[in-house]
Amino acid sequence: MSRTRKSRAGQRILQGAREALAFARGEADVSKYRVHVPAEVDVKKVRKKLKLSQTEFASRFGIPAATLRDWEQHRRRPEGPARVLLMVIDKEPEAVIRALEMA
Amino acid sequence: MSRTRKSRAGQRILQGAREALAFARGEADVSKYRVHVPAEVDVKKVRKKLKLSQTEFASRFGIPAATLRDWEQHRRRPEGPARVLLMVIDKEPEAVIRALEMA
DNA sequence: CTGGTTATACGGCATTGCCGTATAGACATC
DNA sequence: GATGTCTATACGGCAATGCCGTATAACCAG
Repeated sequence: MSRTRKSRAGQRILQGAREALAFARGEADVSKYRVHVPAEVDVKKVRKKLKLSQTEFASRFGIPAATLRDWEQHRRRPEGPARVLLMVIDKEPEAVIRALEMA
Repeated sequence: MSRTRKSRAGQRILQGAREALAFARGEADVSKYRVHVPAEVDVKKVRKKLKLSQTEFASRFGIPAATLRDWEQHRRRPEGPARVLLMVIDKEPEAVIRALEMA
């Protein structure tokens, strides 16, 4: 963030900072440009919304069935990047399919 | 797939199978409905294509900076779901941002 | 009752996700 | 030159996940 636009610095939106002191300077701000990754995602809900079985859902979105299972059974929780993916699948499933069918 | 379209049963497309023998039957087939998740993804390339610093990239797409670092430094490899996300970011970055800014 | 499909429940292990921090270039400014 | 800022590389470290398998339950159809 120095080369890219950014502007409006004076907004104590802190966040992103995490890494180090950054916010110790009062600047706060930093990275994360208004991105919100929920701590939890109702995977089963996302899947059912698309009316797909676990196997189908997994296949269509390139997620291993075993992993999907663990998520839905609350045996494991999708980590950061996985949660982001689930958000995208929830909002724009075709975008994901498009990105994958090219390859 | 019994509730969902699919029909044409006689098409060794069965799919989902993977789990067990399924292909031990000669059916081969294989699940994945035409989805291709590359085993490797050039994360740095995806990021640079968008001209973002690691911190910015991470922030914009809801990925922890530390995780992004590990990927680019080849210290860790993005797992399945993460690779899918990277594919989407590569092909349709705005879709990801859109999905996250709603929240 | 038998078969097919979907989903839940675990055992298990290698590997990752994510946090921190230290160090090294590049630049710009004083 | 010295200094401050931004960006990126390099690790130590641990809890927890990802993903594989398989066994079992619950349905529904023939």
